[in-house]
Amino acid sequence: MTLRHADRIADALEELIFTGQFDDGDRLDEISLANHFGVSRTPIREALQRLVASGIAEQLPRRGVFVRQPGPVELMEMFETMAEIEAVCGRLAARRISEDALSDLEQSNARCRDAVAKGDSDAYYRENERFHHTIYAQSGNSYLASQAQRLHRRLQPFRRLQLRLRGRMAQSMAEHEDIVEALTAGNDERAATALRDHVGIQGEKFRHLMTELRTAAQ
Amino acid sequence: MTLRHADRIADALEELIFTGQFDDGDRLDEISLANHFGVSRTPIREALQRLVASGIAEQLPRRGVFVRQPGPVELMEMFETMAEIEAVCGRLAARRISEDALSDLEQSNARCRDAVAKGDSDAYYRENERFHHTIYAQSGNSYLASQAQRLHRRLQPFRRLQLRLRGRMAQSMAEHEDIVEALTAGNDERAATALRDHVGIQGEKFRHLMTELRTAAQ
DNA sequence: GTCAACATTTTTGTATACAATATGGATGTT
DNA sequence: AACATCCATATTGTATACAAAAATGTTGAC
Repeated sequence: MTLRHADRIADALEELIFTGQFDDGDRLDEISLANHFGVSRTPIREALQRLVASGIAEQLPRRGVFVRQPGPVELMEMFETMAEIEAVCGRLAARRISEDALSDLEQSNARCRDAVAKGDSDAYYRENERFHHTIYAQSGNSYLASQAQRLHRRLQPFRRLQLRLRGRMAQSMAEHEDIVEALTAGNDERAATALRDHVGIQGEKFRHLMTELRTAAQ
Repeated sequence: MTLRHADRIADALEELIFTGQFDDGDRLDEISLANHFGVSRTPIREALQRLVASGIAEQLPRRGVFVRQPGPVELMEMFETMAEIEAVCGRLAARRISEDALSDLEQSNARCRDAVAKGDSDAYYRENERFHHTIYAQSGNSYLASQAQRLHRRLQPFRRLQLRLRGRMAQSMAEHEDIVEALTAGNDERAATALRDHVGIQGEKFRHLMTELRTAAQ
């Protein structure tokens, strides 16, 4: 039970930024934040450093720290990168995955299917996380897995959004089954392609949502 | 001209750790470092935070910050990840690379050839950096490129080591030419494979060096 | 001699004080 | 009125002071 204020505050700020409480370019004022969290500037500054290190905010020397929400272009780049990294995980996992992990994946998929039937997008989301996390781990490369996890987490809020699109859950479901088939067969190229496409489609759907939002705003 | 002590110190510490001035598990004592750099603990702490964020050091709450040199296993994982990420960059670059960048690559290779002839490993190293950096950039995905650059930088000291192996520069040279050919032909799978193997061999050579060192030590 | 409980000392984490720099506005000039 | 200059203010960056927790050393019992 670590009672470090800096860590707690960093998590809280990250959450606030991810949930859109701050816009791109907003300055993260140390004094207001210190008052808000009831601490001094010191732990606030440490928390801000962490945000800067993880790319969520930007620091201009002697000017302050500003939130840096990714724009459409960077988001698409991040989705593309995620697709390629997942493909890599899949390629490696196809050759290294354990029997236990394979049945874990099948179990996750079964639970996903239930969630689709019930229209329970939260449950679907939870099992989906588990599914992907298992594949990362089964790449047999814990460094790669940690990087994948990191980007996955960064894209989490956006990934989640596109799941709300009509029919997307069922489609995603089918893609998952393709992936498991390829992994079971030990077909590395097919696993890579299936995962790349799966995440690539997520990016496409997300882009669609964004352009829709933009035209709606006009 | 940023005069932030914290930034300068973080860079200095990173350099010290990369050049092996600290062993794995060494505690980075705030007070000694403060005396060493002639500043107070505050900028030291900020610098340490940055090291922790980039994975060079580890923080145990209320215990301190400890340097974390990657062991053999993690190093091989990082090389494998680098190989796969470079492969991805190559695959994307094969479809997106500009004529200008292609001639840049050829020029880098020509300079590399000169360096090999002269046995100038520093010059070779410099042009090699340029070569890979160009490919990252030509992936057309600046997020991916920045991640590739980041890992490349992390592996830099180890990459450099294996270049000293007999005949390695000439071999690496030939691999570079394969890569340029594939990119010129726009053959994405071949470019990916060539880059994956190129970096994969670096990992192999490095592993060889390590086991040699270990047996020599016994 | 070993081990446990307590006191002392270090060290981390946080608060506050101070220094240095950037920002915004008032003032004066053209 | 537009613009430059200078000053007051606000904010960041650093130093120091204090609080809390861990590491260490000492003492005493068995």
